[in-house]
Amino acid sequence: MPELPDVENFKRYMDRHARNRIIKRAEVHAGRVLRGTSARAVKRALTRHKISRSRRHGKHLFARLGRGPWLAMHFGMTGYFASFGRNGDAPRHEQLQLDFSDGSHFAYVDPRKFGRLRLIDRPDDFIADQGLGPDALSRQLTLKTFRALLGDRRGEIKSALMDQRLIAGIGNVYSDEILFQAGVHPRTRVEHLDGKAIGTLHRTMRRVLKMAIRKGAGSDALFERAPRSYLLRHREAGARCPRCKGKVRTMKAAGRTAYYCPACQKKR
DNA sequence: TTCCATGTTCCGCA
DNA sequence: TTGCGGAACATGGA
Repeated sequence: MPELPDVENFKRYMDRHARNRIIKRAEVHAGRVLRGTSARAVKRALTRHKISRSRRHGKHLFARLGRGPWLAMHFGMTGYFASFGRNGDAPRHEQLQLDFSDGSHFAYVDPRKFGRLRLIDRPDDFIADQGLGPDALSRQLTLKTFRALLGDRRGEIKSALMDQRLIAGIGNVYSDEILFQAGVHPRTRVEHLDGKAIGTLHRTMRRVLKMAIRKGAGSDALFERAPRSYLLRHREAGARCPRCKGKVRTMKAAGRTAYYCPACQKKR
């Protein structure tokens, strides 16, 4: 689930439930999601500190701990946050839990453990080290930059949109949605896209991601609240295309299952 | 029981 | 060098 819109809403959730509150105690359950740091170091960095700032880049979320290091979080395929009160039970598959003095708790949960937690000095350095491209919703990703990025790229457009080194934040679901809304076939070669199509893709990318944030990406609410005209409400075998009522098809692209409408999305 | 899944990374091949 | 398919990772749900 966690692509850019989901992570943006996780950020807002964290800001609301955990930011600016002193962490009385921190528990690290599974070391498997830790990278380049120990459970002890994470506990020490969190305990008696508070999350002072937060920032998102693509699918990564960063939480600054007081004036110290940042906790860099990635949610893999199944990660999310959960906040619960004094009498609440910790969710299954909780990997990290923060306890606050009012008895409330905040947890990073990830059943499949593909998520990652690490301590870093500066998000900008981390982003550079990981080779991440500009955030898909950032100001820097102007049409001009978008065109330049795609300009020296070959291969299928769906792969390009999902390549975090090119643009950070888009995964399988939203690449499908963007291509559907833009009327572009997922197998279209990037080098075959004309200027007009690239402009449409850029505009559509921003619109789709913003809509998803607004409609509650990251929670089950999105499925009901997203417009019916969106493909993400019709991601199932044999579904009807919301635009032409033809059949939605699937195929393998970039190693994943792509949903698309062969009638509305023409290859060029 | 078997297959599939919203992500990333690594390996081998072209 | 770049692109691409497949496998691996861990777990739950259909």
